[in-house]
Amino acid sequence: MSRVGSKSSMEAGRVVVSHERGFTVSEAQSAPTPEANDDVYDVKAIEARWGSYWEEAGTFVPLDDGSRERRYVLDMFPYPSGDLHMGHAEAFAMGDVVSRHWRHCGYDVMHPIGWDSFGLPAENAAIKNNQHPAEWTYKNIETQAGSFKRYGISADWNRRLHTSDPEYYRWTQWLFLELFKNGLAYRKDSPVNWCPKDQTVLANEQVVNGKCERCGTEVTKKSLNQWYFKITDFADRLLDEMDQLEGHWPDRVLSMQRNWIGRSHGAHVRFGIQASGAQPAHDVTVFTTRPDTLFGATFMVVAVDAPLAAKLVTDEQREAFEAYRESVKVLSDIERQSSEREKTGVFLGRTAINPLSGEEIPVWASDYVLADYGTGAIMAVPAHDQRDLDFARAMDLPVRVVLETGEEDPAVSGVATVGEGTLVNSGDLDGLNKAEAIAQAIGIVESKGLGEATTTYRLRDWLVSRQRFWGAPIPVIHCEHCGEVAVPDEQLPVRLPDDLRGEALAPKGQSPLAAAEEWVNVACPSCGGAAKRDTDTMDTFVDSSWYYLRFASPQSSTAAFDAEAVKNWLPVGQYVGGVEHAILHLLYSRFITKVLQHLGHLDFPEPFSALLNQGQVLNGGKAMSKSLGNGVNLGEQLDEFGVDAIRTTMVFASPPEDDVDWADVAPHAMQKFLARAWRLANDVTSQPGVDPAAGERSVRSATHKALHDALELLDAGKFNVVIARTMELVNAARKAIDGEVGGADPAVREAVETVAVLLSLVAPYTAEDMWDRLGHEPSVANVPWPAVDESLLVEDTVTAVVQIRGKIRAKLEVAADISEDALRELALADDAVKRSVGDAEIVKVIVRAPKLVSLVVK
RNA sequence: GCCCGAGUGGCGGAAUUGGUAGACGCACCGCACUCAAAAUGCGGCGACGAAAGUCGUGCGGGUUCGAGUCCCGCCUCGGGCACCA
Repeated sequence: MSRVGSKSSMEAGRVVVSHERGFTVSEAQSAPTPEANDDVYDVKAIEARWGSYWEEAGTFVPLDDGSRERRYVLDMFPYPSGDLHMGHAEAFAMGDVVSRHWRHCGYDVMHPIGWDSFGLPAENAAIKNNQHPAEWTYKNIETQAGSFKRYGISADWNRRLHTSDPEYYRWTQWLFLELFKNGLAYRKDSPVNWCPKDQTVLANEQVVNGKCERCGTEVTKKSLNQWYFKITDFADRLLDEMDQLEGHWPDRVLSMQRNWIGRSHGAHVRFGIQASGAQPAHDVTVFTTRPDTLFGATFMVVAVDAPLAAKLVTDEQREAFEAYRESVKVLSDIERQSSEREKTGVFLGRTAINPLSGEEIPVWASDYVLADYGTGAIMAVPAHDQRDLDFARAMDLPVRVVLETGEEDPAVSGVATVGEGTLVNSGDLDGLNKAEAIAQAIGIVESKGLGEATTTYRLRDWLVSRQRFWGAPIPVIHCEHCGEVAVPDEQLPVRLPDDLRGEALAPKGQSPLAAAEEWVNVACPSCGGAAKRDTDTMDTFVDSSWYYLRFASPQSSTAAFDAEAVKNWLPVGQYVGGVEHAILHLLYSRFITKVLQHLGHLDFPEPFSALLNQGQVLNGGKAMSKSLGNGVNLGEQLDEFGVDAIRTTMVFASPPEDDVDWADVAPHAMQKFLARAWRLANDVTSQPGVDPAAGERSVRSATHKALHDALELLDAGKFNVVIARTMELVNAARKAIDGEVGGADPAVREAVETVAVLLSLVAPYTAEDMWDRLGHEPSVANVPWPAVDESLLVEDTVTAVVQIRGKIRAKLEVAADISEDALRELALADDAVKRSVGDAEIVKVIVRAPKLVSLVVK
C-alpha cells in the first residue's frame, strides 16, 4: 500500500521519501492536496495543512459568554531566552493535555499565553551588543511565539501579554503602590544579599547555597536601604491555607513551602541585665521553643552583629568584642553557617538574671546566634541543645540537666539530650513531662509579666528592589520635604527611558537609571518642589506574581484586572510548571493573591487550585547543559520526527511529574504509532453519521473501554497510560479492519473516530487530519467527548482464577454473571484443582464471583 | 539532624477499594510479504527448569484465604530545610 503512495509522491517531485519508516517528509511549500499522498503519513504535509488553521478559525478562543462552565488552564509563562527548548516542549505538552481534555468535556476553556519578559539576560545582551534590552527581548518573543504555534498549543493568542510592555508594568506599579499605601511595602536599612557579579541585591529566596541563583557567584552582605514587601504578615495564612491545596498540589511543594516559612512556637522571656559600672541595667528578651528548660539556662548569648551586643558590652571587654566582631565580618555566609565549625565568642562583661531561678548567668556574644531571627539573643541551655553544649564546652561554661531522659549526662557525653523526659532541678516544674512543663513555664512567665507565648518564622520579608535597568521602575518619588511620595495614578506608568544603550546599562552598584538625569529629576507630586525618582526596579518575581490575574482581562486600560472577568475565570483550575518555582514564584503569587484579597480586590485566597509539576527532560541521566554537551535541540527534533511525535513522546514516556530521559525514549516509535493510527482513517469506508449500534460488538467494547478508562486516567493525571489505551484501541481497530469485520463496519468508524479524539490530546495535527479524512468538519478539538455506553463494558465471559493456599492453580472461563454457588462448584470440580488439593481437607471456600475462588486447606 | 517523595523485567513504565504482577511501548528474536532491503502485518520475550513446577515488585518481620498495595522495623536513591534557639 505505502509504496503506491510514496511512488506518486515522488512523481509529484516535491517529496523527499524516507522509506525506512513508512512515512515521508516532504519539502512542500504549500499544503499539498490530500490526493497526492493519500496513503502515506506525510508529517510535513499534515503540519503545513493545519498549521495556521486553528488560530485563523479561533478554535481556542473561549466563548466567555457564560453558556458553558468556565475553566482556566495555565502554563507557567516562559522567559524569552532564545528559542523554546525541550523543557518547554515537555511542560506545554502536559498543559495542553489538560486544556484539550477539558474542552472535549464541554467546558469553556481559557488557556492563555504570555511572556515574563523583564530580566537580567536581556540587559546583559544589550550591554554586549550595544542595544536596548527591548530589542533582544521582543525578537526572542517572536521566535518563541512562532515555535509555540508550530508546536500546536491550544492557546488563545488574543490574550497574549508581556510583562515588559508599559501596558502591563503600569499595573505592576499599581500593585506596588497598593502595598505601599497599605503599609505592606516599606524601606529599611539592613544587611542584604549582594551579588558582586550582577551588582544587585537578591531576595533570600534567590540565594542558593550561599550563591546567586542566576549566575552562581558567591553572595556577599551589604548594608543598604531597600524596599521590602511584608510577606511575614501573611506567614500564618500562607501556612494554614495550604490545607486547601492538600491533595491538589504535589506534596513536595507543600513541604518545601512549609519548611521555607518555618514557623516555630515558643515564648519570649525577658532577662534583666544588671548594671555594671557606667552601663545601666537593661532588659533583654530572648526567644525560645523550650521554655521548659528555663532552669537549665546557664548563660545567655547575643548575636555578635546585633546592635544589642555593642550596647551591652562593658568598657573592659569592648576591645576584645570589637576584635571578635571584625573577625566574624570577614567570614562568608557559607563559612559562618557551617555547623562543623568550632564555636567562637566573647564575654560581654555583664550578667543576666534568670527570671525563674533568680540565678545570675554570664552574657556572651557569638556568631552562632543570628541577629535577624527571633530577638537576636538566646538563653543557652547546654544540656538540651547541641549548639549551646558545643559553646559551653568551648568556653568552659556550666551544664545543668533539667530534663531527665535516662541518657548519659551531656556534660560527659558531649551530646545534648533533646527527647522526652521528666523535669528536675526546676523548682515548681519538677516532675512534669516536657509538654506539661512548656505549658506551665509559659503560664508562670506570663503571670509574672516576664514574657509571653509567641511564634517566630524563618521567612523574612521579601526584598523587591533591584539595582538593574530592565524591570518595572519603583513608582516612588523621594522628596526632601515630603519623604516617599507615591507616583500619582494618572502619571503611571513610570516608563523606562528608551535611549539607554550598551555600556550605559552596565552595572555600577546602583541602578543605571540613576545616571539618566532627565528621568530622575522630577517635581514632587505633593509639594511641587525638586525631587528624585526611585532609581531601582522591581524584582521580576513581582511581575510574575500577578500575571495570572491579568489574563482574565489582558487589554483592560482601566484596571490591573477586571473584577467581573476575574470572578468568572479565577482561580486557575490547573497550573502547570516546573518544581524549580516551588518556593519563589508560587509563594510570591500566593502572597500577592492574599494581599489583594485582604485589600478587597479579590474574593479568593489561593490563586492556583491545582498544580502539576512536570518532570525535567534529561539526556543520559543528566540535565541538558552546554558544559556537558548533552543538549538536544527541540527544533531539530521537530524537523526530524514532527511535532506530534515529539509531543506524544513527551507524554507517553512517563507520568507527567517524572523526568524524561531523552536517551531512553523513542520518538521514531511514536511516529510509527501515529502513522499507524492515521492510516486507520483511510481504511474506514462507511459514511460519517452511520449508526455504530449496528456494528461489531467486540470492536465497540474495545472503543468504549478505551473511552471509559481514558476519562478516569485523565482525571487521575495518568496521561502516559491514556496513550497506552489509545495504542490498544489502534491495535484493535487494525485487527478489525484487516480481519473479518472489515473497514465498512460502523463499529470500525466509531473506533477510529474515537482514536482521533483521544489522539487530539497529544497529536493535534494527526488527529485533525484524521478527522478530516473521516469526513468531518474541523476541529476535532471541539468534538464532545463521546458518551460511554456502560452496557458495552460488560463482557460475556471472564477468566476466573482458583487460588489454593494463595497460589493460582487453575483458570476457568465462566459467564460474567455466574452465581457464587455455580462458580464454587465449577472450581471444586476442576481436575487441576482436585489434583492440587489432593488429600488435604478443604476448610473454607471464599468466592468472589465471577473473578476468583480461594480455597483454604489443611 | 528534621521534613517530603520514590524503589516493579535488559530499558521507560502498567496494575479502582488488598483479588490473574509486568498492560502499553523500546530493545531483542522469529514468521509472512519481497529478487532483496526498507516499510507493513503477525507472533515470542521476568528468572531457574526438559517438563511438571519453583521463585519473583529494595531488605527483614507481621496481618490476611490472598499483599507491589495494609502495619512494624530497616536499607538505598532523589528533593527540601538546617548554628532558625
